[in-house]
Amino acid sequence: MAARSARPPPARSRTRSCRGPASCACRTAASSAQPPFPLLQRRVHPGVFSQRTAFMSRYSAAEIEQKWQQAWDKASVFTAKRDAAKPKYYVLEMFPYPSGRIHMGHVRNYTMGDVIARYKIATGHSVLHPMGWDAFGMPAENAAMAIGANPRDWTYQNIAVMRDQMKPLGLSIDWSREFATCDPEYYGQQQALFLDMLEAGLIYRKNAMVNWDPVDMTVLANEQVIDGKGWRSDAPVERRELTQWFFKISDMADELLAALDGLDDWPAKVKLMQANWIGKSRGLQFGFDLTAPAAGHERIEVYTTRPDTLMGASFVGISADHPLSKELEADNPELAAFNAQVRKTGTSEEAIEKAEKLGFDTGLRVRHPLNPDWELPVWVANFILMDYGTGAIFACPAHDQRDLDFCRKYDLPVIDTFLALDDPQPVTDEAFVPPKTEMVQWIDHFAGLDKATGDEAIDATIAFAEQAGWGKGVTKFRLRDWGLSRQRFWGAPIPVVHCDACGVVPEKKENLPVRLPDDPSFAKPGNPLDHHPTWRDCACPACGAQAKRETDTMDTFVDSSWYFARFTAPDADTPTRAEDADYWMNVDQYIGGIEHAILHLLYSRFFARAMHLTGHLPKKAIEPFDALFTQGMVTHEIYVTRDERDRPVYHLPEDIEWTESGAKLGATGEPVEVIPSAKMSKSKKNVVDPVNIIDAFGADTARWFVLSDSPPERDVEWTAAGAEAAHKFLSRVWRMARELADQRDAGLGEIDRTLQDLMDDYQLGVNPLDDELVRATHRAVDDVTKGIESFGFNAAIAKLYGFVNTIAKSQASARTRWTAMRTLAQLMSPMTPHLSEEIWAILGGPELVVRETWPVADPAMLQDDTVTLPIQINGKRRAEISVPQDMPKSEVEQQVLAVAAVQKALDGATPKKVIVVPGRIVNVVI
RNA sequence: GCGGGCGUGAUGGAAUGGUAGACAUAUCGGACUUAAAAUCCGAAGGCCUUGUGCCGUGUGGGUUCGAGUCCCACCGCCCGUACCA
Repeated sequence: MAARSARPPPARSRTRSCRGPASCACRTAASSAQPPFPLLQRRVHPGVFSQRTAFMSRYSAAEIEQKWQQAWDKASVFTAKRDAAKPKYYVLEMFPYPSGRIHMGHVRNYTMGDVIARYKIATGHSVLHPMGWDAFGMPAENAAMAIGANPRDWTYQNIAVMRDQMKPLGLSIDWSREFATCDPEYYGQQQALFLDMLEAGLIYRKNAMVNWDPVDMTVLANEQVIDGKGWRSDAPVERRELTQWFFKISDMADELLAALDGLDDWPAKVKLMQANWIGKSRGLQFGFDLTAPAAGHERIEVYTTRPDTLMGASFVGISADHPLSKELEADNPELAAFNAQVRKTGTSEEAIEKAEKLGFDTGLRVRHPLNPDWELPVWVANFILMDYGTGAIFACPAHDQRDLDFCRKYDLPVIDTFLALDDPQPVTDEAFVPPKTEMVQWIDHFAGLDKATGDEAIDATIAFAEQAGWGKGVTKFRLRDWGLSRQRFWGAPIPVVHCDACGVVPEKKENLPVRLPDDPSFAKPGNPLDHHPTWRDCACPACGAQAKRETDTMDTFVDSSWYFARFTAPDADTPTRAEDADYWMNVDQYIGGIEHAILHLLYSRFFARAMHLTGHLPKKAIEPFDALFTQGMVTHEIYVTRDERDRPVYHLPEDIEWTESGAKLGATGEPVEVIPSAKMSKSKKNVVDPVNIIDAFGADTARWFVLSDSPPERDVEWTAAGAEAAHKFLSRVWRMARELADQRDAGLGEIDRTLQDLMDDYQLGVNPLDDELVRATHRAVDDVTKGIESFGFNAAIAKLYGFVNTIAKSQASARTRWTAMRTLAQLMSPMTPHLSEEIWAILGGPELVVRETWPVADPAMLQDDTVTLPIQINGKRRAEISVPQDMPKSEVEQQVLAVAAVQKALDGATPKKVIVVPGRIVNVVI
């Protein structure tokens, strides 16, 4: 779901660059005489972090991480089990597309989920944290065409590589539940869902437009249409009509809209985007009578959301694909040519809306419904979609910018219907489009309005039209039915059969899965299922006669619309198993990219409802994701040089060298232009391979870094310096633990009580130096807990930096420092689980830290006795005052007024107002 | 085009409407060292008239005792736009 490149993984470079000072050893001695430190032996250039750092710190991530991953495996700590005694928690990250290699975006996404999962384990939950592969899709077919790979082999090889790359991250995933959507066991159950939904009336067939490449004779995806041309053939695409399968998602439009209100833990922006996408509108449907019948049509039905502007109608516009337009083409070669031109725009809304607005006057005339003497022209226009409303509109140029531009271009009349109250100017070049809540002055309104808002006018107009009998108030949705047919090979076959006698017949469930053939040929363009010699041939499930299989496969959005449900029982021989779905659903926390805000999430919401209707999910699961978090991307700056024709040539970060005069190409010394950060992409080569980072620094460093610098919902910029800093910090923590343990070995003695006991029984006032650290420990527990629970990972990490500095400087007793350090190990364990286990073990912690109960802060330890209040005079900070935490407002006010700076500012006068915000601030208004 | 979001020091960023710049990076200074690295300690938004001074959160307005935060407009960038995943 996340990645998209179809290219095979690039060969990894073995050279790395150094961004450190020019004196760094890696610059002067490429082949050092010193034997490299074992950790760095593999491929890492020493400049990434100094050999000596590693030597002196002795923090060996490679050793530590492997050791603890084996310990977790042995103890099966991440195997999800139904446990009636514990509350369950289902955390899910959007599963990846197996593009070939993991990237930093994956690391960030899965690390966030892992922090939540590990925290929930520590707080006593039975956690389900699964992983799978969104494995169908076009890249595998593109690879098949480009390099002759078999899509299935290509995909499973990629999965194997990516799984191997992911495991060293130490994620708390229950790998026993792993599946790929291209597994016949998975798509077979998806075919069963299809049959149930077909029977329930949730699926039907109708005609719809596709992008057709007339040279390659194949259907193109929108992204394969570049500037209106096919990406391989370069031929102008045509819109072509095909019979396709559809989910009736529009039947649920109102319900999907209303239910957004209940999604309290979803980002407001996502709910708003979905609401706008569903696009509920109330409007008027009515007809314009043609002055004379044409091509069997007597009137044109239009739908408008602004019926109140009917007196401003300038023309009636119809889509090029409107039945009337199509029928007129036969006798009107000019119109046919115009329509053919319109159909050369791709099917994407973006392409249609951005295209220059074009029109064609059909010569037909219609009568205005309010005045039979008023005739309006009928135009065909390229911006009117047959899919929305009735495929016909009336244009009101005075109050719609697009209509105005069109009318100015074709010299059509512009008639004002209302004017602004404060500036009643007629429209010239800019349409007057006030919010529908704004009061405006109406001009000669047929329903008798004078001053009214747009909303009031719309209501009045619909009532007027209904009473007069020429129109009807209608609620429409922008949301269209979900077309699931794809004319492609690498997808789940749609399990129906076409029989000459019986028509379209569903396959029998016992014949599922309808498997893809193992031997597709991509020699010819188009769908290999169409020209496979035998695959299509089958017996009709109804009459047994010779019949043909459907060759369309399912949209890959179908695969990703129910995988979360399948994870609850991946081995079930039905799509779901009731007791597992009941226990594990819903997903408590879903994490993924904002790019899925609309389609994937809306389709999943629809699917959950459809699965409930067909008996595959409980009622409570119709909103499958209780909480949603959308994380930002991982970016990196871009390095570019120019070729002899001034075209950009991109370079990998590891090929860049830094000198005082700027960035240079390591191999040639050619100066490199540095472009600000953008999303990591292979085409721009601004990618850092997580595998290299893990090899150099360890998984904990990579995890710590992607969580630390930026708030998780925002983009994070990967920098070599940041990664080094993260590693330095983890080394420091490791060293501190080691030193503390050495003190114990020197005679401090074992600490056998649990951490919580130590924290609970501490009495303040025993030793001021201990007090300070004990308070800091409780504050760290509180800060980090709140940080994790609110997805403030970067803030939690900042607090941990502060806590480590406090421990390092503390003069408290060894025993209190010991407690602080063990608490630190726990608090860091969701982010850096391997290092935390190691520290826990060094400091004599029992069992595994992953099995420890999360520490709880004592509220009493979080209170400070006195607080420093800043004093503002007229909103500007002028002084401060230190007062007891619980001092009453009135007393604070008295003390503030006595402060010299305040006295001076007042100069004998009485303040107008004194605002005391307890524990926060005081503002004196003069 | 339309819908949604984001914009804070040199850099990543912090800040329930309440001391803008926490924490980190880079930089500079000090300790340690024959030296360097590492490590440890410290400085640091800008400006000037060095004052419990002025300015400062993309730009311009507004609400408020008080705005990075809320509202409006504009600029720039990012995501989506129904067959990329």
